[in-house]
Amino acid sequence: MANLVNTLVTIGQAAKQTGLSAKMIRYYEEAGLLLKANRTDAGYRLYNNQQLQQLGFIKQARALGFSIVQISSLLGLWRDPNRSSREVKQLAELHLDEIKQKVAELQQMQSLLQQLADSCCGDDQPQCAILDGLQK
Amino acid sequence: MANLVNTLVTIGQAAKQTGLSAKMIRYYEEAGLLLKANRTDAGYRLYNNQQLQQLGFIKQARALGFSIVQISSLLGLWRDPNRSSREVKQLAELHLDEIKQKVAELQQMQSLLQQLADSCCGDDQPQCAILDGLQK
DNA sequence: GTTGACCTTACCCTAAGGGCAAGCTTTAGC
DNA sequence: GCTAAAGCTTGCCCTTAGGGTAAGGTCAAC
Repeated sequence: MANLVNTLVTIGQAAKQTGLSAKMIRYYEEAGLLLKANRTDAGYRLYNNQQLQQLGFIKQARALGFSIVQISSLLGLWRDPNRSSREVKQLAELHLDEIKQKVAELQQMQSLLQQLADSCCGDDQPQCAILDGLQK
Repeated sequence: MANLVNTLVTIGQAAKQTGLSAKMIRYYEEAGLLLKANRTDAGYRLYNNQQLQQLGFIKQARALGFSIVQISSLLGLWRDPNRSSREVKQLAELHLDEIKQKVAELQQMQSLLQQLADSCCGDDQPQCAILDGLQK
């Protein structure tokens, strides 16, 4: 028999199960990614399986570098049965371009800095090609 | 004849000459990278050639991705006649490692996201490999 | 003398949470 | 039943490197 009971867990359990922190989960709620969680009489947040799944989705999307705003859009499409995969792919490719640009910027920095470092003796003398390079 | 006059410029001129913004220059002063600038009687900041050179140094270092704290150390070494280029090179290589790690992280993201995007049809159908991939 | 450009400080805003404090609730042990 | 520990709540301040704006003082040109 499948487990038909929709188990409810507190935020600490949800954090453990998703690998997020409780703080992140509250933050995502406040940021509007999740609907307001149901509460116990004492005010404790409770999460069901579906909500845990959404948290997992958010975690994966964050791991791919999507911003909270972008994830909000992704979740909207995720929940929308009338979505087209074209819309999703567009979002993904926009983000992909952002990533590629950041990589290019960092590689440019890396290249310049490596050049400077390579031309610095790294000895006891004060003369330093890195400082000279920064001074130009 | 060399120009022996130590020309003084206001923050707007300094910004124009260095390519920084006035806001950045004030921020660097407040962050302790620069000594407090001299002021006119009216309270306007004044910069001499040496200070403009320091601002240029900061700009170059920022362009290479050094943080304000790191630049503070670099400036300390720059001003220290007893420095060893070894110290400078150490700082540079630490930063280089940070950059390399960020590049690696971004490339990992890029690779995963590219895979997902490639496997998404991007058509009118709701079925979407990207969303499926995020759901796991 | 007045207008426009320039300068000042001060305050709020960004992204994505981390850390801490004060206080309530639940659970476990005795 | 009592108590201590662990878990939960909200609220506040902190992070980076400045951007934006407001209210007000200053300087130069006309």
